[in-house]
Amino acid sequence: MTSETLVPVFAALGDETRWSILAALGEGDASASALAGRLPVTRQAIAKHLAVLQEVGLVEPVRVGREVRFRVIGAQLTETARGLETVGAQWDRRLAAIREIAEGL
Amino acid sequence: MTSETLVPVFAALGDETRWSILAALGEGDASASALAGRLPVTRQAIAKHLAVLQEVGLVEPVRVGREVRFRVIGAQLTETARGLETVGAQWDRRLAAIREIAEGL
DNA sequence: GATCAGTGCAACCCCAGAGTTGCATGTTGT
DNA sequence: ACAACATGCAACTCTGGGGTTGCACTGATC
Repeated sequence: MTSETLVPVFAALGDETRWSILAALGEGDASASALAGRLPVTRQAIAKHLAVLQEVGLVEPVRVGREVRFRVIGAQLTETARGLETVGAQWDRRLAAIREIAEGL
Repeated sequence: MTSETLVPVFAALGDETRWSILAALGEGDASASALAGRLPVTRQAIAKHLAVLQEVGLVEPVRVGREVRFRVIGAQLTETARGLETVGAQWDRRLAAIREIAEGL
């Protein structure tokens, strides 16, 4: 997972409301209307957030009769974590090398 | 690292300019003015971003004479990755349990 | 001590996006 | 067919934040 793919995911994860939506979905799949009953925001606001989350692959729509339930894709979270860890490790190595050179001066 | 601590870090990481700043700092510590020479934004804009990054512990100021160089804290990245992975794993387990029950119906 | 580079602060512009209301469009059940 | 519920779409408000310009301040350097 490249760094460009990562940024929108972080942008999506950088919102409290979306975290509460993800947390609510963590208790089981739910529709936008169902979530609107539990959270202090409108159904339409939730629908927008779900669209954002779906866009970055953190959530997946599942049609159940006339309603659209959403399901958390946990794998995307762990994959994002892997990508972040990789970037961090690279920077750590590079910076360690730089400082080693700097000490040698 | 709790989920509330995590959200501001993601918000900080959810901006392209901040990533380019972090990438530039990955080549070695630098001041806001120095970064302004490499990036297509003003020094003041960079200063704001550095303040945000410092706020969430991704970067650390180091006074060198009359200038203030900033240094990437790679550990914060890996720690954030750990936290994210933990949350993902918890959701995976919980959702797996829920679906197991659902299949039993 | 005069100059110059680096930083800090404040006011301002502008737009993305979080949230709302309102209405139209399905889709299910009776 | 009709009522009820769920979703989708559009327009609107408004705040936050990314970016800018301008100026004041501080610390080196000659």
